[in-house]
Amino acid sequence: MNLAATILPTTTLKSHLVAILRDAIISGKFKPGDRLNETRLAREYSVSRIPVREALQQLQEQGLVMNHPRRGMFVNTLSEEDCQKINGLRIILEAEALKLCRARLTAACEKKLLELVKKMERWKASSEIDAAALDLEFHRTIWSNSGNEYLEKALNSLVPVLFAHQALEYITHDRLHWPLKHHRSLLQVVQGTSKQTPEQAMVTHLKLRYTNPERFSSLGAKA
Amino acid sequence: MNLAATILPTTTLKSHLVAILRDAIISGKFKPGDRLNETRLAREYSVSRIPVREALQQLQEQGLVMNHPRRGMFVNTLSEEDCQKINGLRIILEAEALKLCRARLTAACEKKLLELVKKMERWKASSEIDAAALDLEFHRTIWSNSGNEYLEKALNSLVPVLFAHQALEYITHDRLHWPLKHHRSLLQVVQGTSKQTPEQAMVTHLKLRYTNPERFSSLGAKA
DNA sequence: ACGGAAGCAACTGCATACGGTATACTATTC
DNA sequence: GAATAGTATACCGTATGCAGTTGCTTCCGT
Repeated sequence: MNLAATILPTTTLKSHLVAILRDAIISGKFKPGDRLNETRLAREYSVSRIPVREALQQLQEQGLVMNHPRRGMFVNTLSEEDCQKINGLRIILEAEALKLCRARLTAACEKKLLELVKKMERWKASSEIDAAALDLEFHRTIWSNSGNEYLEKALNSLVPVLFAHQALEYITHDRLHWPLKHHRSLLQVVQGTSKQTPEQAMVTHLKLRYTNPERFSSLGAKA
Repeated sequence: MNLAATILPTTTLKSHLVAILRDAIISGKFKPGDRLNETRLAREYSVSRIPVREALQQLQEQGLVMNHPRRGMFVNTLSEEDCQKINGLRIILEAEALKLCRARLTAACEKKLLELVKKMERWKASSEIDAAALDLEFHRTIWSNSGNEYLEKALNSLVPVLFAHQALEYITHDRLHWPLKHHRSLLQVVQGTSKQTPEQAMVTHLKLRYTNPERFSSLGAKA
């Protein structure tokens, strides 16, 4: 794949590599623990090591890869506790996003969310990877309609790594199916037609896949 | 300043440059809007452009500098609205940190916070820069004792830029003094002896310097 | 056969070099 | 005199090259 020939001259190779590598990790093409060899990636995309290197460093800031100094970059491996801690934060941040989105809901936003919900409810479990992408898109739509780009950024550097981790899990244990069909309740929160508080809705939502997602948040028992 | 000669061989030039440049920005040595010339910085620290470049990119991820593609890096300039949006997030994240810190408070942590509070209350407004550093250290202590490193990281990539912005403001209008003497109420929240909720305490705390800090959060009027 | 040390291969971190783009300046024309 | 086109310069983005470190393999000693 020759990248240099395809991109527009005004954009940088690095930014394209960030997008490409990011998707590769989230979709499970690179699995947690995998080593990301700079030279090999540079050859693969027909660029030099510098843009690859810088792209990997950007992904490191986003929590998708880890750097062992002078050893190399590895796709981040999350412990059970890491997932819990991320989810603890995710509850309060996504709850905030839900509230803000609800407060400034536009017709266009509601329409898009509804379409995504319907698409998910119709889903015939063919590819878990695409299911993850669809799921993430739904959540991202809410974040970006919160009107607070710093909140959006915080969630974007926190949550995707969870999807990367999970996509793999659902691929290896191919009996399981990605629980797509429970997003309507979040839509109802945004629409203001839900009886649950945004926090409750998020806890419920995360409980579909995690046990005690609120354990490391102030909603948990310890607080 | 020759950096290569001073650092340990096991650490990287980049990581040191991140720390150096970060402090320079927060302390106001580089002012918002300033251009950060890679070549000049490289000469100044007797290194090549690559580690300087990579350090700047890391600071970009942390929100301290902005990149204009093919133009260069500039110290981030925050609009009034940006400050508001950051503070909106900061309220809920720091409130969460306060709750978690309260739930797992150790004697060592309480001791350190108390010392910082006393130090701040004794402060004879000599240097606003050091005042900012002291203020930030107090907050960071709370974050790091929340027990959730992802929360800590989120706050660390969100809040310092506010201090950078403010330090300058207090230097230029040198009549004003950094409001250091109001941190005891936050300590009381951590100790569980406050009548305020953590959210209320944070709003009160931020109101010392900002008008309507809760405007862009779900605590504001719109939500 | 097993443990340890020395040598080797590979890869990252950093330095230098080059090409292209954006901005600034100058000259020319209206 | 002002505005625009052309030129020049400086700086970023990227390529290539080198050196130090890390981890592994192999060989020797026990």
